[in-house]
Amino acid sequence: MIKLNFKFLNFYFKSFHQCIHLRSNHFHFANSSRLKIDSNRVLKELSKSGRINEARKLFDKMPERDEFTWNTLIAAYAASGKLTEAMELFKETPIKSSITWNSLISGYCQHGMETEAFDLFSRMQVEGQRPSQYTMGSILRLCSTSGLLRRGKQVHGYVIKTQFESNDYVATGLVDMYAKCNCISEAEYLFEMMPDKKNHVMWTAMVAGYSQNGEAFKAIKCYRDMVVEGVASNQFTFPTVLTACAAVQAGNFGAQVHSFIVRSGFEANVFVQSALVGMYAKCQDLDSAMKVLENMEVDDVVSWNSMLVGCVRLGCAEDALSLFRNMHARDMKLDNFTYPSVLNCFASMQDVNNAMSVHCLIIKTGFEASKLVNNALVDMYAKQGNMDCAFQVFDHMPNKDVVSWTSLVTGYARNNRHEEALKLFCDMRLAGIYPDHVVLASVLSASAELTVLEFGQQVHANFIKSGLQSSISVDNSLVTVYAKCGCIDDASRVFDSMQIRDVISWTALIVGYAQNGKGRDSVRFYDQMIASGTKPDFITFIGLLFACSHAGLLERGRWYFASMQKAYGIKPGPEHYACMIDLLGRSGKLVEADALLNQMDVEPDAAVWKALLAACRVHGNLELGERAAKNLFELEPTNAVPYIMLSNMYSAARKWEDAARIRRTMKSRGISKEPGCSWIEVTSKVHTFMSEDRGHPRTTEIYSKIDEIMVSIKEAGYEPDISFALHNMDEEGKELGLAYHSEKLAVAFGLLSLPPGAPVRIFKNLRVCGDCHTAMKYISRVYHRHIILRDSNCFHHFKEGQCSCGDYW
DNA sequence: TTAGGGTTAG
Repeated sequence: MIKLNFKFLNFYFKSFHQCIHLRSNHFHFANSSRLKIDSNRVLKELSKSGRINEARKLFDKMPERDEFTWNTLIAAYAASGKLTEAMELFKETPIKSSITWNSLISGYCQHGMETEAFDLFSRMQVEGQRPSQYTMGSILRLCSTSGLLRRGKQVHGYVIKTQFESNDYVATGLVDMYAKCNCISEAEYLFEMMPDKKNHVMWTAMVAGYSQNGEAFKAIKCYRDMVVEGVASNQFTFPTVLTACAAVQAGNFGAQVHSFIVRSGFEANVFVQSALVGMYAKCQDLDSAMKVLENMEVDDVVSWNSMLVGCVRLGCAEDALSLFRNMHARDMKLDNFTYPSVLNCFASMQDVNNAMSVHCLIIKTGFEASKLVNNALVDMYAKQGNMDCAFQVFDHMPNKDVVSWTSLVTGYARNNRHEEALKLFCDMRLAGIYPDHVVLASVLSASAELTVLEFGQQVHANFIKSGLQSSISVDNSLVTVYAKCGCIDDASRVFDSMQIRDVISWTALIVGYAQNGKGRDSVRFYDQMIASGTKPDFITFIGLLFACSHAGLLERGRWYFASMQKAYGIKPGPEHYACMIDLLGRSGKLVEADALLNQMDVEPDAAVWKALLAACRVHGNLELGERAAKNLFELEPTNAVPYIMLSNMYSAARKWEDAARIRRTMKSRGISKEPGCSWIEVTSKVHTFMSEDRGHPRTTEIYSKIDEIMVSIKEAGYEPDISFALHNMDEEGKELGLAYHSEKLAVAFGLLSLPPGAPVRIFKNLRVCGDCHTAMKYISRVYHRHIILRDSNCFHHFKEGQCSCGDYW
């Protein structure tokens, strides 16, 4: 096709030069208008093939120019984006027809220059030129590509006033404009209003409209209606409907469309072919996609990109890489869609070396400026755990969008740098970037990990104010954040408000209730989940078994544990065994717990041995406890907890020598106990306390409050349990040491600074000590306060002298 | 002059 054009061009060029030659040789040329027609044709061809400078030279040399000559060159300048030149020429044009105006307006529209386009549109009318269907078409196209809904609506009003409504071009432009501005019902209304005999362009615009508005099934139905109506499809229709098929994985229908394409003779069109590759790849039929790709005559980068995306999505990283190498070998012009796919591939493969090489290639080929590519780079480095590189790429980006920020926020969160994730989110807001549901879900998850309730609440408020549509990922994160912050009622409220729920929503709720000491509710919700037809997954069962163990539901736990493999084919992992051993251990069934541990077909991890050790401590089984502790010494050599637990067990059994030996071993191995630390959030500020801490500005008040608390709760029956005091000192000293444990300091501060009746929420890095646990129960009764203490294991809701954990933690 | 189409990350 291209070759033919060139031939055509050469022919006219020749005749043009011949003509000039003839004139310069003083031959009388009988028909000067013939010369003008020929020159106009050459001008047109030059313009069409983008040889604008040559077109200009010809234009300058032309002795006679007519309206067509001027319009053609204006249109050529305008189409190629040289709008200043187009405008200059426009000003010089002796006779300005509707075509002249349209040529210029069309250029401004094509290049998204809203102000200039609309300015000319009104000037044209002031100067007495009536806009034509082409003017309206161009203007509407500008509105649709730039998403100018308000302008579009104004134009719609103008269309009604000027009775252009029944014009096919204009009506199609309106349908397209509304569809592209996400007003699919308006587009649909106009489409339905059109007479029965709709042309194929309008049908295609409607199919595309549905497809682009996430209504793929409606798009497919619309396409079928079009076929039933007997309207022929063309090279524009097929890609549109194939994209809709890809969106909803309608591979069978897509294949039918494919055969229709073959029968209609459009299978050689590159747009159709690339859409076929994309459709098959997204429908997970990589073989068919590959077949189409192999049959293509040209190396079309879009089609190859589609294939690449298909491979990456299906996890065929090796295939994706070889495709990429092949593209490179074929000397194809890689674009800003190619790189993100291949970078994605390196992220999932954790391929650091190739990642660096491709990053170099990106710099060399000038794609460093592409936002799409940079966003993918940030994401890739973050997924590889290389936050420095991720930040560097991000930092150098001139135009960061919400995706760039999200990639980095999520990266920090994924690498357990939650505080930085939250800080970055605040920076993003300060930079004036509006959050969307992806970044909100991510930042809420980070808030949940940090259990920063007030921050989470602010993000929640932000989400409500944003007017964003509800999203399952945001709602799931909200359930998690409230549950993890001890606000199980709020978590439940979010869950109840959800229109659609998935296994993650149910699991978040089940885990939430279990962590908040309401295991029986977890079990109830699990039953509801099954009744609703949602299948549990690996994590659901961790939550469920955790719930059973904390609620002491031995038989149910056994039953669920058996059902996970039998009914749902989920092989128990160490996490599930840990819950089961905890459950058996709590119920005093140490022999059975030990037996279960021995029959595990996966390697027991630290959590499993910790569960066993905790059970041994409660039930005083030294022999099994020693075994559990020894395994823990190997698995977690720097963890002080098993040393302390074992030593305490020896002490409790009055084996002082053994207790001292363990302490000595711990010391000689350089292992020290992680200092206990509690914190409380008061008016958006986190106050942290260590044991016997005197660093807080209100220390004096806090210590007198503790003294007051101790007197009050002792009157109510509290007796300090000095077995939890580890220091080698006299009884009184031990009692005082106990009184100044970090969680007690935090609760004293909470009672001092929070409004009367407000719940006191305390967080502790370690498990709460037994004496503090008892004290908290008394405090909740004497001061009539709801005290929520989250320790490293679970939530303790203290209310009127009772704790939600049932005194087992 | 001439409406409608294929790749799209977190």
